Amino acid sequence: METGKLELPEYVIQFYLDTGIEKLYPPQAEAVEKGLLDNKNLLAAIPTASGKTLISELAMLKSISNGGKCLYIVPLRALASEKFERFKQFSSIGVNIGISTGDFDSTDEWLGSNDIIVATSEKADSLLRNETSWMKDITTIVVDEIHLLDSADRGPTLEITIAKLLRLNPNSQIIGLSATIGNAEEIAGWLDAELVQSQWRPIELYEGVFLEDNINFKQSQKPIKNIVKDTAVNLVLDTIDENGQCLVFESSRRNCAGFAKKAKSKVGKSLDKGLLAELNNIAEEVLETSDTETTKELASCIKRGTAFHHAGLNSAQRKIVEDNFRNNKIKVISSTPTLAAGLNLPARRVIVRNYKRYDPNFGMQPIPVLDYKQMAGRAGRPSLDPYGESVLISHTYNEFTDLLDRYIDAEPEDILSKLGTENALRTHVLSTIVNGFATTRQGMVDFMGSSFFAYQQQKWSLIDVVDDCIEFLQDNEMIKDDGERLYATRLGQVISTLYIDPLSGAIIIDKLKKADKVTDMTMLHIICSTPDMRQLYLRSKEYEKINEYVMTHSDEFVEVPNPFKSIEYEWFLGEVKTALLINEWIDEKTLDDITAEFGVGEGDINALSDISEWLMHSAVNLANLTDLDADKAQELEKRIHHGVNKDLIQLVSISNIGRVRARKLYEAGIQSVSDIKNTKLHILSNYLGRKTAYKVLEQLGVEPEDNQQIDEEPESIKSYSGNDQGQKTFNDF
DNA sequence: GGTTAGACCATATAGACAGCATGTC
DNA sequence: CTATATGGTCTAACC
Repeated sequence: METGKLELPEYVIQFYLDTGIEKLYPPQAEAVEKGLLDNKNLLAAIPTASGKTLISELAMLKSISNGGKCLYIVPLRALASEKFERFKQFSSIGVNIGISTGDFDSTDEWLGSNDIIVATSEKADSLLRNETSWMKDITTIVVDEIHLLDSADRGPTLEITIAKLLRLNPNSQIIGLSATIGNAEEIAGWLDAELVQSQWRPIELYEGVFLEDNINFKQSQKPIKNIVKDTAVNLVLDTIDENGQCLVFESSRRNCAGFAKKAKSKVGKSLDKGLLAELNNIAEEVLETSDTETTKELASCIKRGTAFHHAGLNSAQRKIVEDNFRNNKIKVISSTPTLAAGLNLPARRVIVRNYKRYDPNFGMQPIPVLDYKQMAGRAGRPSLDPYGESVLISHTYNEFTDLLDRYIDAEPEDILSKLGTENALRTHVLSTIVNGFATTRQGMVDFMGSSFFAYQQQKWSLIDVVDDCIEFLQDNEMIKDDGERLYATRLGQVISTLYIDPLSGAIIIDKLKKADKVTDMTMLHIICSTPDMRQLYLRSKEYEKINEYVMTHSDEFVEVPNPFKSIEYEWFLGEVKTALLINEWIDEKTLDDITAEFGVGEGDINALSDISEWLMHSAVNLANLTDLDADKAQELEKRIHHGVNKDLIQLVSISNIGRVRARKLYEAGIQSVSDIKNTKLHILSNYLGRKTAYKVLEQLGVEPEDNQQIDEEPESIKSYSGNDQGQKTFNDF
């Protein structure tokens, strides 16, 4: 099917012709034939890189040409940025794009002036909870990676958000984009959508299993030189020999770093001097991102052309690794599943070095077929590689045949809704009442009846769970029943818009009421004991230390469970460990020290401080609402945001002054905003550097009364503009 | 005497969304 | 209630 013949406005057609798209890929053509441009709902369950984004683009641009507005829902912030960048190219044909994620936002209402809004599923849910007016003007909804309905964590939010959007915009077109899955018909049925299902890829993918010096593909064998003991290293060297790059998937962070280190010397030897020199520069760049042990390891790997990638890295490091893999300088990335989903980072060869993953309940378990296919699908860069290869590694003949059966010849699993538990449903039952999607128990049952869960499984099994949720919300005075209808209390409304689990809200209020002496640790532990907090794993060695802390600080905890109830107590110690980490963060311990002491990465510290700040903010609101003392929480919210002690709160409120600079100034006796105003530029420069000092004084409205000339014109302070892309980077040094 | 391969044992286990109001070294 | 790859430490065999 030719682009020129599509039923689209001339300027849209011209846009695609100009970017070299003259013909549609077969799945795209099928989508058009099935009514993509006639406002028909559609589910495309097709492989990675087979042109899913374009399918959604055609529908969105068609819709916009008729005066419509589109919402594009993604599962990851990184993916939101990626799509936002892509869609921004439509500005040349007069289409405006907005992005909305938790860390990157403009005001909700302003967002509505755009034609396409890219948002994460939670953010879309949050926009609905805030009753953002333009949400009812949506004409096309795109749900990317809709197979995430299967996720116990986030699937329920996705299906409720879809259900609400469809309720609000009954005539809108919905387009689901999915990986290939077992029950695509079923999801299409739920969405009342036409189904496009295909295995077609623009670049051939060969899936093989390695055994005894050969990759065994369906049709052929490929011998691999046996150079070192680790077969994955041999596979990597072979790929580099053929001028390709490798993505190696591992099951743990330690293994990621381990493999990159193992492979680096041989890989380095096969690279030419020019490249090695460039890699040296990249390694230097990495060393500037921080000075943790992990950073040094990463830099030493990159020097030799390998790298590792996982969520323990900070975002600057991740970006360096991703960018330099894309530009073909780094030859190998060994990664956890971070890189399997979403992000566009293909490689000639994918090696699944580890197909088992640890589950605390079931021991080592083989990963789902769907996960494997997602990894394998990363192989082959369209128009750059002649083909893509994925390789599983087996050690025995039995394992070999098992892997063929289990993965190569297997169909991906069915997607199963996880909405049917109280934990999943609680928050959505509340928000549904708050926003008036349901005002009675029966209305709630009806609304939940439009979920994927109800479509797929027994509708009645949801009723009990809904009742449990309603009971919980009533007991905690988040909703009330006046005999005729259910309505939300002020508390319920606040909890819904804060976007915390009602259980978290209940825990915070309950513990705040019970606490008589509220210290930093009391507050920190309260938020760490909510289900919205991500707990740290307690290592065996740490048991004693944390236990000791609890014993000596027992009066700072609202309740300490009985140490003889070991499971409950160990869980409690995990909460305390998490609280201790945050405590060190706000005690200005260096990132280096915290990573070493707690065995976490910088990425984890960032994530934890982020969540804590959000929950502490929620605690402030909840305390105010229930006439409890919010001062401590208020102070801690600020401290967590900047990672500082109390005495620095004032200094750190100034732009360009963070925890490190503020401490330097404070030690030098410059301890408040007025102190800074009274400090001469050349003195301030000793602590902040000349450029920053200038910016700071300028910001405070002080004319730098210094006769020395500034070397260069100071940059104007960057301000956020709606089309600016950025990530929150307060720790990306 | 120094080196190295194999045996044994302890150990740790993926990722990431949300509020609010604008960012660090 | 469920497992296993990894890496450090030790030992024995080797040059």
